[in-house]
Amino acid sequence: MASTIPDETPPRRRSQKERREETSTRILDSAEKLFSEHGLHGVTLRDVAYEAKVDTSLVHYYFSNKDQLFRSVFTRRASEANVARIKALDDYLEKSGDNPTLHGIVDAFTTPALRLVGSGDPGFRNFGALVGIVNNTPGWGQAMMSEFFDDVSRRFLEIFKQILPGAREEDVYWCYHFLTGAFTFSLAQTGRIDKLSDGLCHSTDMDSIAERLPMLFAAGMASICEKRLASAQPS
Amino acid sequence: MASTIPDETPPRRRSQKERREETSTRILDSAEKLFSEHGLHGVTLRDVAYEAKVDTSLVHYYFSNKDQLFRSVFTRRASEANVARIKALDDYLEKSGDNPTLHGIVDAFTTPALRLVGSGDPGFRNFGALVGIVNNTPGWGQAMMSEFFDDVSRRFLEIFKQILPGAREEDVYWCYHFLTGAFTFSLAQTGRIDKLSDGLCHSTDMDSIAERLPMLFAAGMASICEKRLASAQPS
DNA sequence: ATTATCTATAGATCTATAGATAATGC
DNA sequence: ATTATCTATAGATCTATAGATAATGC
Repeated sequence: MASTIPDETPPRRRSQKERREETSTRILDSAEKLFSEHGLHGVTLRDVAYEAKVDTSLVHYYFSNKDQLFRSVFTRRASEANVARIKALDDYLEKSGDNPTLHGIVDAFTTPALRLVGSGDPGFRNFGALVGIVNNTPGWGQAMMSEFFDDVSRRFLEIFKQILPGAREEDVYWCYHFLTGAFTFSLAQTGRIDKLSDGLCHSTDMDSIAERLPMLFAAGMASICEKRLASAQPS
Repeated sequence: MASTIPDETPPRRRSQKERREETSTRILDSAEKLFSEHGLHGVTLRDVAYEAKVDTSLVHYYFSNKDQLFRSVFTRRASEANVARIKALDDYLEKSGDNPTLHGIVDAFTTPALRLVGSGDPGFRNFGALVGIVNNTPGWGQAMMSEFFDDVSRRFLEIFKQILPGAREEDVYWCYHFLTGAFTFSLAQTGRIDKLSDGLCHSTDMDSIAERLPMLFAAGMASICEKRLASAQPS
């Protein structure tokens, strides 16, 4: 059939810029997949090169070394996720005016990332798993969490404090601590709940998570912070 | 001084059984520490041998290979923790009689392990971090979580279902999912909350966690399961 | 003339084992 | 006679780089 087409487009080779972009993206995607399955040290550059169908030397050519590669993988998605989260927060604050709720803030905190991870894009799906690993890794993991998420975290923490006036600061921080634990574990999509529920729930089902997580934490955080508040009143 | 003591005890060498016990324990402790810091693949048997001050071949002599070593490390503490958790649950159920509360069950689920990790024993402290890593690792991590914690998990899940009659099963499973996320992240003691709170909170402070986690989840789980209950009533 | 990709390889690990040695056990 | 420990090393990676090659860019 193709041979009957008269003015066949020449098999124009892609420009260098395009090839650079395409190859480095393929390496990043492969690394993202493997890192999310086995962690930083569970993956060799040979694994990445093989998965990306390039030679190991090309991985060095584009990303210098393994640490840089990991950082590049992480940066790509973290930046996009942060933009979405800040936007969700700003939108919600504007929409809610004088009456922002705890539920609304927790929702702005969690839902944008959950939606990205659950969107069907395998890149973001893998990135979610990666966040679960990094957030539970001391040392370099924590350094990376700080570098990429401290700004957003502090922004949300300030809002939580404002919305819970009179609550003890420690209580707000601890609530945030639990929230991030449940949140990043949800992003990790480990499959554990699938097994325990005999297939009733799926850890990749971000809609179910987005629906329940804010509800649970809105009630739970209010309970902790208000109980403290109440016990402080009598004095 | 020592030379003045008349009947000096001879420098009796430890028996083979004692030396075996002592050396293998030192290897386990060293491995536990390093695995908790860098994960399974971030540690080499040479690292372990160096930390334990033995030759690499001794690690093989006692534990065959790296996987077996990791399993041995994990088993030692997991068994003890499980016993403590089941005992806490049984004790609570007996004590509470007809009126077990959500708070009481969540407390039995979390507090025993939190106490062990916070007890000051560096072995359990490291083990906590290890659980954080393993629970956020797919593949072999999940296999290990299943093997060591499925029995306890199912036991608690049944109680949660009983104590929340009429709640939708999915809601109970999702609550459990969030609970384990917050719980294992707390065990991991990553130091993130220390930084975000400028030193006000410490992620190694298991007492503060044990005090708040059950309260938050008791209120949060009730909120989700009862809201569902309420919306199901009209029909 | 520059850039993307490939070839070849150095040098540093890492796991694992075979076999020797020096104690303890009986 | 058995067991804990040490010596030595094989064989398999793994990271990283130097230098060649074959395209594109101008």
